Amino acid sequence: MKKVPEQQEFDITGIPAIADRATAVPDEQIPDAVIKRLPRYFRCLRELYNRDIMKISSAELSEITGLSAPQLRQDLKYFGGLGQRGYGYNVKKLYTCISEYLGVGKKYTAVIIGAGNLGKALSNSRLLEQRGVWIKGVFDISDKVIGKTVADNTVRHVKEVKEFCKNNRVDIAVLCIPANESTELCDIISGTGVRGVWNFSPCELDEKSVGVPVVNICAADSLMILMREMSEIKDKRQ
Amino acid sequence: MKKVPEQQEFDITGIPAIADRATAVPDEQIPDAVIKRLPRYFRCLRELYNRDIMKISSAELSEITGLSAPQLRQDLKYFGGLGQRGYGYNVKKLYTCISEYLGVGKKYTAVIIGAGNLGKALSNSRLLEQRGVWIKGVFDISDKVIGKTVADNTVRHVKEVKEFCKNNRVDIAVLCIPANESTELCDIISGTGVRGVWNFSPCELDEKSVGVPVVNICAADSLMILMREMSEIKDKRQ
DNA sequence: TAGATTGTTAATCGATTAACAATC
DNA sequence: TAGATTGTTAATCGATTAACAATC
Repeated sequence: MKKVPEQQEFDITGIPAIADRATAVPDEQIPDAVIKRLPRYFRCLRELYNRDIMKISSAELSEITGLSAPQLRQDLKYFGGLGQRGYGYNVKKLYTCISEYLGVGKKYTAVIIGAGNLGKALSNSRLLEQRGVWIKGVFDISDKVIGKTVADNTVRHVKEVKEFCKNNRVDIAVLCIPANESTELCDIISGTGVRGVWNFSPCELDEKSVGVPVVNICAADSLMILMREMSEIKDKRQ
Repeated sequence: MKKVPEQQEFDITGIPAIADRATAVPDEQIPDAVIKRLPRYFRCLRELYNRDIMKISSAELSEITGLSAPQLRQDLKYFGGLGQRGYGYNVKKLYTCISEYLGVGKKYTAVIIGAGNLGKALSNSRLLEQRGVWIKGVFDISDKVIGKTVADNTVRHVKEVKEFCKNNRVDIAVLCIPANESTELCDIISGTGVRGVWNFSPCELDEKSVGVPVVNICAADSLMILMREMSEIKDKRQ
């Protein structure tokens, strides 16, 4: 069984401690389009913060992010008062504000459901850990993987997942299973205390039907969009 | 060395042969927002087609896709004439039309750059193959994996990737490398005939700077958006 | 014919861009 | 003070929704 990591060891997000944080939290409802851009700001600002850059103008940040300067100013005004006319934005304050708003730095627990290529890759990668998410269990339906070890977790049978989520305060279910099993899995985990679904399967799940927030991420769809864009361009080779 | 698969073996997309296809190809420029929804339509229509369902109304398709019926009709009109008033849409025609527009069924070649967790998972999964993409090579920079076999491909040193792309008519570069190496890799592969970049690294690449179409897909960003949505909801457990 | 359902037009809504006054 | 740069307002653009006439 995996040991509970020390709090310190777990904190590799590099976000300044609470005491250093700007207190500004947006009161106004932030539009969806803006929220989708926040992780991008987050990454760029973290980079700047790590390089000890203290201030940045909207023009400079525009250069880095690839977004227009006016758009950027419109977006950042939701975290009001972090810019200063004639000067620019305070990198640290902006970074911590956006981090806080996104919920980075909070601690979450998760189960990976489906120990195929993707489930294994996610379990082994540090991606979740880097965002404060601790993988508490890995589940699958196939005897071929049940009992095997994936990133310090013994793969359990998916029929145990309901009880496991109930007993282990699991926050997030990561779905790495075929599309046709995803809705059933959502039914199974509902009412267990799971508060979010990260769905990698090629099917649309939505908060309305699942009951908790869902984010869908579908590699196959993204590949098709690339193929579409490529077909606009002619192959120059003979 | 991997053998060239037979044409037949390669065709597992299940798309009707050209002869059966609707000829309608949109002449009008399709808006971006619509294109982003096309893979979703594609998946739903394929499901219907495979279940031998011949026609569907916008109301029914709305039910399945989770999109509104008026929106759906607006979207589908770009593939004009596939609906019939009082009847609905011809599933097969619509499916083949959208498939064709997306470029599904075409044959592509790709290299996977970065043989970490994700690169390996993509190499081993059938995802690319199912979309007509044949992985011709896998590359990495680490001696730990170079020479090892990943899904029938011997991992090569990334310094060979430029020549490899030139000599093997590679269409797509799949980037599974750290963010800071991605732009450099794009420089390396430019001018080799690569016509598209599928970027899994947490950095924004765009067609303007890379020179060919790019689609970014960032799991870390998607996770942060889930975390954001979760923090709107209160934890009901005590 | 009557019912069903698309295609299309108009209305609404939201997001982006432009411009400039406020102010550091 | 003068230059720089934000914050804000207005204008534009695009996407979604509503409504209904056209027509199968």
